[in-house]
Parts: sequence; structure tokens; C-alpha cells
Amino acid sequence: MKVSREKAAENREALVTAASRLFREQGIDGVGVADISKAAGLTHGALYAQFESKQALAAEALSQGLRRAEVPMKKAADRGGLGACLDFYLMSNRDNLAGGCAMAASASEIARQDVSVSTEFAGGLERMAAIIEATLDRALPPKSRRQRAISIAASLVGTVAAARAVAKSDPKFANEIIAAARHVLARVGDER
Amino acid sequence: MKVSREKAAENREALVTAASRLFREQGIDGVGVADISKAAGLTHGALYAQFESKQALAAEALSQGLRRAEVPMKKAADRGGLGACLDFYLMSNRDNLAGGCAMAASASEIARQDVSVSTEFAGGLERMAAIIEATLDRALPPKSRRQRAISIAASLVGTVAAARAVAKSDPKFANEIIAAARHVLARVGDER
DNA sequence: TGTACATCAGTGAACGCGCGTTCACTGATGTAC
DNA sequence: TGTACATCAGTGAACGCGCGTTCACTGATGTAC
Repeated sequence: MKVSREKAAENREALVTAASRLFREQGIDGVGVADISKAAGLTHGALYAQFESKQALAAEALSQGLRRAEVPMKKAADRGGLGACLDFYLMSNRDNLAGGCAMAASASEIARQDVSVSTEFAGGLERMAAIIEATLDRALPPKSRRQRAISIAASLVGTVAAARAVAKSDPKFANEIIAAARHVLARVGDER
Repeated sequence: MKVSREKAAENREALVTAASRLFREQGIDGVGVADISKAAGLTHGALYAQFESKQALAAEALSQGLRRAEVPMKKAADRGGLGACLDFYLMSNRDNLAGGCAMAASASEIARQDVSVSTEFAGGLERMAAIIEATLDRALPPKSRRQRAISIAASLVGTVAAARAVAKSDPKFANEIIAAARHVLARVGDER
């Protein structure tokens, strides 16, 4: 049956939020449309009334998930600089894999998705680099600042992805990877 | 029909090699047992005569792929130090995604695989860190050398995974990520 | 304001498809005598 | 060295299952008069 425009908008939001969470927990290929619809309290038919395809939902869910995660990261960066920003990203991902970074959760499967999903990933990485760049010494040449920021952003994503990959067999190694990144990447920002 | 022990060993090797290549090209979840068997010139039944499951094959394929890739990386590290080692890894992965690093190709889907696959990934990352550590200044404290090596290894994997993810929508950004990592990670090794 | 009706978000059965895995069978291999 | 036979790598049909997507239908919503 038809529902009010307001309710339909809520349902759409619920689908995006459920997809965002499930994709971060299990990756895009690891979650089916039935899982997502069920988590949103709807049937899969409703999903196709709102989105053209699973890929279209994936692009929107990735976008929402990344933009939401940027807010506290930006806050940490503004308050405590690069170190606080790195700490926030690495610690929140270590302690909460389910609610963690969507880029780290899906990096190596993006190439198999629609180009719109890749576009959202690229935008997320670009904005993450911008947050990091804002913490770097303003005396550094702009080119160097951008290089460092991009490299730190990609390294953070890779560090969390790698830590999660080894966590299944060797949780101590996973923690060692996170801790090493904390020390090493902070120095990348300080160095002249 | 039965084949000679020698031929059976060759067939097993062909399955592992085909799986290793296909997994690097398309990820573990992106390739089916039919694809692998066909690429090895066999039927899927032969795969199950040699391996207990797709997961068992995946673990062996990951192991083989990583060990083979370490040889030229170690050579580059021995000859040209950290810079040459980074260049080799980043350039060979940028120019040959299909034949590239199995860790970068599968990082974010490892958590969904059997623990044996995670174990192989962890071993590969550990050995990669060892190759990098051997290029670092021997005057540095051992703890710092290991931290740097692990962080660089995880960063390299993440850099290539991120570059591949954005390459589908923004190839120029992909190259920028690779180039930034070249400059920045080399300095992580030099810095006192 | 009240009535008639077109709209369309959501339901749930059904679609074809490819997945990983199983299994009865084949027939060359390799062993026992 | 030659013969008889057990072994077992490989074949290919079949299994159940879950996938993403489609579609006829429902019925409350929201519009037109």
C-alpha cells in the first residue's frame, strides 16, 4: 500500500542507514539486498521502489557513511591537530569494526562495483586528505602538504584494512599495526 | 580417468597459479571455482580432488602469490635500498593491476574468508615488513625500525588498494596517490 | 468541506542465474604376484 | 617381464541455495472537482 511522502522519505533514509552499517560490517559483496531491506524493516521490493539497483544504494550509502564519519574526525583535527586526528581514526576503527570506516571496509572491492561507487570513494578520500592537510604546518610548501596529506589518508585506510585482515588470525599483530601507524604517521606530519 | 602422479602435481600447480592470478585480478569473492578450473584447463571436480574447499585453495594461492612477489621486491631492496623497494612495489602495482600484489587486491575481503586465509595474509605482511626493515638505518633503535617497517608495509598495501579503488572513476587521482606515497614513505625511512 | 479517483510506495511470489559442493562413474596408473 | 587388479585423479550431471531483479497486485495517500 501507498504510504505518505514523509514516511517514504523515512523509509529511504532507513535503507541507506542500514546499508551503510551492513556494508561497513561485511563489505558490499558480503551483504545482500534481502539483508538490507530486512534491517530497515522493509521488503526488498521497497528497496527497488527507492533505488534503481543495489549499486545505486551502495553509492548513496557509501556517501552517507563517509560524510557522517568526517564530522568527528574534523572535530578531532581542529581541536588536537594531526596527532588527535590520527588517534581518533585509528582508535575508533580498532575498537568498533562494525561502525568503522567504510573505505577501509570496502577498499579492495570498489574496483568491482559501479563507477558511481568508485566516485564516492574518491570523494571520501579527497575530503579525508583535506582534513589532514588542514593540520599540517602552514610553512610547508603547498605541494608537500598535499602529498603528505594524501599519503597519510591512503595509509590510514590501508592500515585499518590490513589490521582487520590480520585480526582474524592474529589480533596482537593487528594492534601492533595500528600502534605503529600512530607513531610513524604522526611524524610524517611533523617532519620538515 | 586417473593421471600420473607427476601430471596430478602439475594440475594442482596449475590450479594454484590460475587461482592466484584470478584472485589478484578480481578478488577472492569475485572469482568462482568454475573460472579457476577452466583457467587451469580442468573441471571443477578436479579442484575438489586436490583441495578440500575453495577456501583451502585460496589460502594456498595467496601464499604462493605473496611468496613469488617477495623475490623481486627483496632484490630491489638489496640493490637500491628502501627507495628502490618502494618504487618497485608501487610502480609494478600501478602498471600491472592484474599481476600485482595479492594483499592490495584482497585486503578488505580477508575478514570474510577462513582463518587460514587471514593467516597467509598476516605472514605476507610480516615478510614484507621484514624486507623493508632490512633497508632501514641500522643505527636506529630496533623498536623504531620495526614500527617504521610495519607502518610502511601496511601503508603500501593501503596505497595500492586505494589507488585501484579510485582508478575506476579518477585515474589521475590514482596516480597522484601512488606518487605521493613514493615521496612520503621514502622519507619515513630516512628520518632520524 | 465532501466525494471520486489517479497515484505510487510497498508487498511478496516468481524469475533466471551462478555459486560452492557432492557424487556415481571412468579409465589410465601403478602395484602385487 | 607379463598379467590381474586396486587405486584414485578427473569428468560432468546434479544438488540446494542465495543472489539481484521483475512484476502483478494492494490500498492508503493526495489531488481534482
